[in-house]
Amino acid sequence: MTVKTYTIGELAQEFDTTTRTIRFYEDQGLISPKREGQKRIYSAGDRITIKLILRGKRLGFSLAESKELIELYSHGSNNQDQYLKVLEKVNISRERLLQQQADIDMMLIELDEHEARVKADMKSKNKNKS
Amino acid sequence: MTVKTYTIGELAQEFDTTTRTIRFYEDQGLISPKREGQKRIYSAGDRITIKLILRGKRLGFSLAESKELIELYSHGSNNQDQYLKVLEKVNISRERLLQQQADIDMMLIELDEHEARVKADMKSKNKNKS
DNA sequence: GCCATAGTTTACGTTAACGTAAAGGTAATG
DNA sequence: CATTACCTTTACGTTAACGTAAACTATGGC
Repeated sequence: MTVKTYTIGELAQEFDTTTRTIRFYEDQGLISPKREGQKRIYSAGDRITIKLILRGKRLGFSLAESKELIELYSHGSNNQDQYLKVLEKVNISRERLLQQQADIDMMLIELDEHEARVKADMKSKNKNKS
Repeated sequence: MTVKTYTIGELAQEFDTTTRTIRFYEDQGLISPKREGQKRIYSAGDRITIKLILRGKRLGFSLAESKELIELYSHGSNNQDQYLKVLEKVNISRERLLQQQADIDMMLIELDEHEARVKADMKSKNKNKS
């Protein structure tokens, strides 16, 4: 069975982005699609990489940061030294994400509070209309 | 009792940012500190606003987005029309945050998985050293 | 009186992450 | 066979969010 591949247009549509953006990620060394003549052919792996990049983007990760993470996942650590560095990077990423979780939790609470305030306000105004 | 105030340097230190950044936020209309002669004097409210901006920044919010949220909180809705818009904005923000929560959850799982993989790898290598 | 420290304004510089336009190749379709 | 739909490369443009430098003011300590 031949492996599933994608054109740049398909991926741009699927992820609601532009072909320019996808080519830019290639420029920055994040993906390296095969070629079929001139045309870029994206593998399932390329597709996943793009997905990771865009997810990182939603969390405010720069391309450089996403690249680091992706490379972290693809390169197994060879020696003890590399191994420790990998674990350290994992921990740094984790702490950042935990901080973001805390930030989100607070923002969600504040949104709820504000919504309740505004709704209560509206009710008391409607009373005075009688 | 006189109300607690802050200098720009104090706030920059507290939030681990620069005075340039704080002045920039003023430029963009996010804060409007009082003046004492030439010097900017920040109130407790100004300080909170800066805190909100920086929290938003950690989550990838642009200054314009943080500004919208902050204004959302400070302007109570006057009429029915405004009221509905406020609720809509609250919902949009909430959904974004929920998406980010989901993204973070997945990334944390992947980090754990990778860490486990790398650790297992290291163990099997150490076995072969005997 | 001088120096260090912290504040001020003005203004040009920088980086990331694409947008946009121009000019062209290729393949299916009416 | 001409049009339409995608693809390509090249290259200049744009925006956000500050950085950095220069030149000046105010203040407390020695």
